[in-house]
Amino acid sequence: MEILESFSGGLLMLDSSDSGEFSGVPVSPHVGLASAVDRSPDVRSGKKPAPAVKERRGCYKRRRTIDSRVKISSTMEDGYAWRKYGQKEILNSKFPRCYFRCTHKHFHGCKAVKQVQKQEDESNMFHITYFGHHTCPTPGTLSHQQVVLDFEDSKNNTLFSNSPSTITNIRIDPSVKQEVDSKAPSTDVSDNLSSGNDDHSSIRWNEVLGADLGTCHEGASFLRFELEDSCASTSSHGYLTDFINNGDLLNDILLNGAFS
DNA sequence: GAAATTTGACCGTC
DNA sequence: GACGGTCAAATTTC
Repeated sequence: MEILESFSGGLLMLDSSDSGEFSGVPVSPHVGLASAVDRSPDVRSGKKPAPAVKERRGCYKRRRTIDSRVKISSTMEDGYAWRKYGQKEILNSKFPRCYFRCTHKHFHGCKAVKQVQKQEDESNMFHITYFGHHTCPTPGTLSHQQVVLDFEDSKNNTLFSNSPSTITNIRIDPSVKQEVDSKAPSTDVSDNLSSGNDDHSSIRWNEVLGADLGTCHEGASFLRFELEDSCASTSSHGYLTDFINNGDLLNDILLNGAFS
């Protein structure tokens, strides 16, 4: 029974430490884990006791390249809020490697992590490796517009496909929607657009400033766009996901600079 | 004063 | 023991 209790206690502690928390209190008081109690913070005073031996701090396991996604980009920006937690000189590399984790790690338990290293060549490109997935609610800051497009034909994953698909649904977070012009002229695309509150109003973006392609956490592709409101002289950006099947729409954005 | 960054130390893997 | 990844105190920025 003691052995079983010891095992279950240990598993419980491993489980809690995996989620970033460690109570330091063994399940059973008689399983001989007094050292764990000794190292736990003094709850009453709020101060850590001076460790007799150097305190173990966390997990330092090397990351596996499996389950990682690599992206080469001219910018470190990707729409998410990252917090730098380390920088390291890497052997045989001119530039240091920077370590980032999601800013919302503590709020939403988001485990997304990325490593950024400048390319050795003169291209000024960054080699970005992503680990884990974002579990925080929204990419980027909450004030930015988020647009998600769903397409009927989502089977064919050919970029710039000649076979147009139809936008069947567009969801825009009403709280961050920047501009919806219900009087804007309708087009083939906008005919099939509807806003988040189902008023079927079309969306007009005055000017698309720029766009770049990437991959979101579930393997689907996304288009990052920047918008400028010529009336208000403000700009914002957002994402179009699952657009990859819709070559006509993408061409519209990239070639004409705008769409309704 | 809170949040973000820097940087030396610590720790696990090879 | 070297190396890469992480921690956390000190420092900087807003």
